[in-house]
Amino acid sequence: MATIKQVSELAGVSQATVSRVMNGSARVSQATREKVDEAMSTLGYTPNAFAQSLASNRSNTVGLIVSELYGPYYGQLMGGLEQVLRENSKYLLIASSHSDETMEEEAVEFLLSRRCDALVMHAERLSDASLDKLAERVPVVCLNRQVASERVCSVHLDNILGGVMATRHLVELGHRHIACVTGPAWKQDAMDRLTGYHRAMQEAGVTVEDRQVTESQFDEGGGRRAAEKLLGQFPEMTAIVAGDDDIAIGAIGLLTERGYRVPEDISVIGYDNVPYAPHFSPPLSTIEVPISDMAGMAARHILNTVYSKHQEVKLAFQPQLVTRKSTAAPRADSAVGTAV
Amino acid sequence: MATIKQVSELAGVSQATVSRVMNGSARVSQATREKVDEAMSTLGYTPNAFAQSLASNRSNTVGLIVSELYGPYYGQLMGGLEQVLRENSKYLLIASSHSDETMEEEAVEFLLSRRCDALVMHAERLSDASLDKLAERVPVVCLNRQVASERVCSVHLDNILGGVMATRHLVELGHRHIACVTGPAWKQDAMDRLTGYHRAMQEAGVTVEDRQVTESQFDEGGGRRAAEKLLGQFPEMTAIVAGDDDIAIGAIGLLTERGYRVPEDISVIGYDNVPYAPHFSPPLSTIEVPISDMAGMAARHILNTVYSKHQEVKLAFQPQLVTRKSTAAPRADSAVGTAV
DNA sequence: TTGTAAGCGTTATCAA
DNA sequence: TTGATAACGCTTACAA
Repeated sequence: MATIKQVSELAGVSQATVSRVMNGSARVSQATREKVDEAMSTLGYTPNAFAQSLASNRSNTVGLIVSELYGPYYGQLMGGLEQVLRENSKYLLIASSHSDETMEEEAVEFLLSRRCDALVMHAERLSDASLDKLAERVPVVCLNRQVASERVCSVHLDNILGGVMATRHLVELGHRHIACVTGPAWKQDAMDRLTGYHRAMQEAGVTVEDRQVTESQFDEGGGRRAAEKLLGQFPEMTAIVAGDDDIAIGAIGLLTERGYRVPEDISVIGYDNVPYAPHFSPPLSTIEVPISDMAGMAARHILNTVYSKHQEVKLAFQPQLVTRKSTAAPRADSAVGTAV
Repeated sequence: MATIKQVSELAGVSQATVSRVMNGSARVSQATREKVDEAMSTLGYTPNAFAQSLASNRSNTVGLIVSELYGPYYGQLMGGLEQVLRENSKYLLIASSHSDETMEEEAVEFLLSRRCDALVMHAERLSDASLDKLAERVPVVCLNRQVASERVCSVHLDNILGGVMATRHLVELGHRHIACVTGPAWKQDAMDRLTGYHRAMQEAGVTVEDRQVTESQFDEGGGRRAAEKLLGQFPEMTAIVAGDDDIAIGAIGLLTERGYRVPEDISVIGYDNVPYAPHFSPPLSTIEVPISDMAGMAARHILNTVYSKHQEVKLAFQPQLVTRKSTAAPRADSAVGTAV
C-alpha cells in the first residue's frame, strides 16, 4: 500500500502538500495539485484511514444501535441511514442491543471505543438521563423517541397521532367496541400509541374500560395471547387496534383459528406497514411509519452538526393511514349491540 | 480520554508493559499486572482503536457487502454475522451494492480503505476472477455462492438440491405440468435452482419445453409478469416453482386476480422462507435457506483463519422443504389432461 | 504557496 | 520479566 511519503517523493513535494491536496483544505497551486494528483493515481494511493483518524481525531464513522439487525423495520432504518452516509463518504458501524439494557450499554461502549464521531440510536432501554449524559461524550441522535434533553437530538414520529389515526379509522367505520393491544409499557412509542387510542375514543364519545386494553410483546406470540385474553374479557369486541403489525398478525391468526373472520366479525389494524403487509391474509390495514426517511434525516442532521455539511433537516414526522382488507364496518347485529 | 502513557505513569511501569498486559500476550508478573489493571480502571482507560490498528496493522473489523440492507434475507444474514463477531469483540462494517457492479466495486474499496481484516460478500456482480484477484489483497468469504478459486472461501448452499426439492415436492403431489420462474440468468443461485428443477423433472420422466420456463427479477413485479406470461404460453400449467418467495408472492397475486385459486387450481412454491411466509395468503410452501447460520459460519471461518481463534467450521449447507398451504395436489380434471 | 517537524496513541524490536 | 525506542501514516501549527 502506497503511503503519503511515497506520493510526496514521486510528486517532488512535501507530505504536508499532499495532505493539503487530499483534504482540499488550504490553497494549493494548480500546478502542484496536478503533480500530486498524478502521483497519487500512478501509485494507486489510498489514505490510511487509521492514520488519518489518529492524527485528526475524526473517524468519519457514525455508530448505529438498533435492537435487532433482523426484521423489516430495522432493515429500512439501516438502509435509509447508510445511503445518506455513503453518499457523503462516511462509514456506518452497527451494533445491536437485543432490547437489553446491559447490551445497549455495551453497544455504546463498543461503538465509542471505535471513536465514532456520532451515534444514532433506536434506544429502548437507556433512560433519558443516561442518554443526556452520553451526549456529553458524543453527539447523539435518537430515532422514534423524544428525549427530554437539550443535548440529544430526537428524530421523532408523532405516535400519539398514529394511535389516533388507527382508532379513528375504526370509529369511522362504525365500530364502538374497540380493543387495544399495546406494546410493552416501558416502551415510549407503545405508550404514545395507547394515548392516541384513548384520545380518539374520547373524541368519539365512548368510554374505555380496563378490560378492553391489554399489554403485549411486540411480536406474533404476544398478539395471539392478547387476542385470546380479549376474547375472554371483552367478548363484544368488533375491532382491535394493534401496537404493531406483528401483534396484528398474531391476533388475526388466533382469531381465525377460533372461527372468527377478519374483518367481517372483527377488524384488526396494525402499525408500521412492514413490507409484506399487502400480502398477508387478509391484507393488513396499518399505520405507515416513514422510518427510512427518519433515519436518513438523522444522518443529515449529523452531516450538518458534526461534519459541517449543510443539509436541510426536519425532525418531526407524521404517520399515515394505509387501509387494506383487515378492517371493515362491523356487522349489523353487533352495531345493534352497541345501541343496547 | 486516558492514554497508555498516563496508565504507565500511574502504575509506575513502561508503556510497553501496559501494552503487554492489555494484550495478555507476553509473560508479565502477577504483581505488575495487578498494578496496571488497577491504574487502568481508576483512569477509566480505553485503548484507542486507531492507534492500535495503525501500529499493529490490524483493524479487528470485518467488512460485509450485501445488495440491500433492507429485506428479510439480508437482515438474517447480518444478524447471524454480527452476533458471532461481537461475541469475539470484532467489528462489523457494512456496505451495500444495490446489485450494481460499479457499486459493488466501490463497496470493496470503501471497506478496504477502512483496512478491514477480512471481507464477507454476498457477491452478485463480481466475477469469480475478480473475486480471486481481490483475495490477494484481503481474505474473502463468499456467501451463497461457490467461487472457482483456491483463495476465496465459499460458504454455500446446495441450490441445485433446493430446486430439486421444490420440484420433487410438486411432482409427488401429482403435478406434471410444472412451470419454473427463475431469477436473473446472471445469478448463480438462480441458475442452480433451475438446474435442480430440470433434474427433478427428468427424474419424474417428464420433458420440459422452453415455454414452461421463464426468467424474472427476484421481486414481486417480476413474479407477476412471469405468471402472466406463463398463463399465456403454458395454459395447462398446474404448478409453479418460483425462484424465490417474492416471485411466488407476485405470481400468487396475479393468479388470484385472474380468478385462479392457489393451490386448488395452481400450486406455487417459493424459495427462502422469509419470516412472514406463514402469514401470506395462502401460507407459502417454500424452501428454507439457513442464511443466518451460513453467515455465522462465515464469521467463524474468519475467526479461525484471520484471528487464529479456533472454531469448528462447515462450509456446505443444505436447504429444507417447508410445506404450507400454497401447494396441493392438482385437480382431478387437470390430471386427466395430463393423460391426454 | 510550500516545507519542516512535532505530535496522535499504540505496537514491536531489541537490549538489559 | 521489563524498559527504551523506533516505527505506523497522517495532520497541522509554525516558518519560510
